[in-house]
Amino acid sequence: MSILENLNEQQIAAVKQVEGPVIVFAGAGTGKTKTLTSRIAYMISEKNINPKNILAITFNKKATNEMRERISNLCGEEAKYVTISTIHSFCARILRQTITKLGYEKNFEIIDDDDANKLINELYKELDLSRKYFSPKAAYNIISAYKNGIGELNGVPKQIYDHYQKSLKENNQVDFDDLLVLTEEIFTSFPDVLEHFQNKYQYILVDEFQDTNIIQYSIIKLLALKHQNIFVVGDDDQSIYSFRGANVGNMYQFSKDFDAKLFKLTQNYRSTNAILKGSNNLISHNLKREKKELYSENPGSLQDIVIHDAYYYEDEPRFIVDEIKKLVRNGYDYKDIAILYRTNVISRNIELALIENGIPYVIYGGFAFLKRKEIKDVISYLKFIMDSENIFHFKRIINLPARGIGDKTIEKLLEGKEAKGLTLFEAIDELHSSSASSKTEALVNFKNLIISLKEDFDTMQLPDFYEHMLNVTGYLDYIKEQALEDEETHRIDNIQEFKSILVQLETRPDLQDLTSKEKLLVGFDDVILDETLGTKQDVNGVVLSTVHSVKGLEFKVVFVTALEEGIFPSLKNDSEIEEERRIAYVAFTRAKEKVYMTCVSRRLIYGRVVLNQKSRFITEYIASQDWKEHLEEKKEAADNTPIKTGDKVVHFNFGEGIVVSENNAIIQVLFDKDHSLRKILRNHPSLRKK
DNA sequence: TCTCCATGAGTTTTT
DNA sequence: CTCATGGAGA
Repeated sequence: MSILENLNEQQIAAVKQVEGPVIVFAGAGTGKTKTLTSRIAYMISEKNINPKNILAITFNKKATNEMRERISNLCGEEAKYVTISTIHSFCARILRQTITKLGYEKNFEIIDDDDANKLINELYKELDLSRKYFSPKAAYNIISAYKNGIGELNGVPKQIYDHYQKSLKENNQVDFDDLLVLTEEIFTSFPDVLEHFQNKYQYILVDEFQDTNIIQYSIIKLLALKHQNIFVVGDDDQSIYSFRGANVGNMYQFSKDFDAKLFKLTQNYRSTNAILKGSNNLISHNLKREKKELYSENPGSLQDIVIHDAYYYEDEPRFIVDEIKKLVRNGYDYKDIAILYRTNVISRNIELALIENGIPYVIYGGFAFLKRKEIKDVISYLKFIMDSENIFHFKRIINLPARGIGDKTIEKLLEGKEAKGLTLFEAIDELHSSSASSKTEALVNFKNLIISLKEDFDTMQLPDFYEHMLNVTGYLDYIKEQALEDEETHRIDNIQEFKSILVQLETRPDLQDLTSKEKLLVGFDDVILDETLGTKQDVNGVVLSTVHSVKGLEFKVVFVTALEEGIFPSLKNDSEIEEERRIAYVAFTRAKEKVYMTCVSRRLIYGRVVLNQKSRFITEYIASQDWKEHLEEKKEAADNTPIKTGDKVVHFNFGEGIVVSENNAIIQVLFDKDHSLRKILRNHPSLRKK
């Protein structure tokens, strides 16, 4: 029974409950994913359940990859027959088989939210709508929320929605939200289809259940209805995605919808008790939660919780850099350390300080590979070559590189095409013969270029064709030129990186018998729904990240920065403060050994220095008495040391201020009252530490 | 059609 | 401060 060997009693109980509905409330670091993967392995190895009947839903692609690896470590080969997927990928797969029932074509295209926004922008122009009350982006957000089961559609968003859906359907496109909406529609409108999938996926497991939204839960519920073998794991204290519809309520609703057995995992294997105690203190301020106190067998020490409450914004990065240097001297790797923040703007000063001090770092999250302009461009080229009636991609690439064809020319071309019912290429010829100009000439040249590329596409292997295409379209030269101007050579790297995706597609064993076109169509589904692509792994650097992006990860040392009212928590009403507190909870519980909290009372943000109060989360974290004593002790000890940069001081004449630099006996002090910067002797009698 | 300035807005993010 | 957007003018 090696599968159960390394599990505790709570975990084993959850693993063994294979039949029927089960919900597990699993606190941070309690082995949630371990329990889930062990359970799948147990089902296959011990209960002889066919892996093809098992469906595991994960939060994102990264979790998918990790889960598959962990299951195959436990039970080998069989792991690859388990369906492990994000809900979106899963729905995409269902729709590839069934979407014709809803009047879309089988080879529908999935568009991302940039493309969706672009389309809505065009609709605004077409409908001559004002952007004042609803910007196109705001309208898209409302539409997206609506599709995910939140809010109503009225007025402008409703009007846009109708046109938007019509346009998508006409172009045989679906957006990310449609993947869910249409799948639910299939399941509710076609009971026989639903039953087919219910029988296929008799055992369903959902990870990170606290971050599912209404429609996702609805789809999962429909699937599980017949066999009732549904296992969901989550932590209501770690629900941090409500801004995009995640509904913690699903966790409470689940027990009502299903007659579920409830398990709790509370033994934490990640952090020391010192860290957990503060985290428990903090999260206990949330009223809406399932109560659970995490504990650990590793006591840890209060010395491993450090609060750095500084006066001036420059002090925060300086402190962090100093501490990192100390940590590394004491044997920590850079990659053991994470610097977390509530919003991305906070990272800038810290990043600069790291660069200045030669500390290697990796920024998490950031801009997804596939959202990068150059990647979207080459995808559009490929898609347009495969389908030259696709106006959407035509518009994207026609003037990249500049061919002197602008909006007006395209408008005229498309008008002619519509009026006479021509294909795009026929319309180009028609326009050229009726009113020849340099622009129509360029259009004809472009048409001929694409026609010849279509022939090459059928005869060449994907990676070779890709190179060829980049050359003859002039796109590579265009990017190289841009890279030279803006010193953004990574664009060239990205384009090369995309080639490796094509190499993978070309060599994937399950796709060997397909044509290039079929390979690409399969590939695009995988690729477009996978944000992990193009990210470099295994760099030994300090991790810089928002709290959201480190969900599920752990680090030996964690710096939680900018813990200031207005930033973390960002200004919120009472109900939203609970989510902010959960975000803080997630941040603190990432740490295994050491937690640093930093805040400053004068922060530079958007080029302006603002006054910030210390975050309530610090106060809540250190709520217990021994804590406060520990911190006061530290303060006294610090006061006897000589005045140095970053210290708060009080001057007899000038009042309070902060030391911003030092040079032997002379220090420079920035004074609070009149914002003056003065040079003063370090041991001048009228100066003392605050 | 492109380029240059003024203006304004400014969480969190995956699919 | 920094980025995106829109309008004016070349």
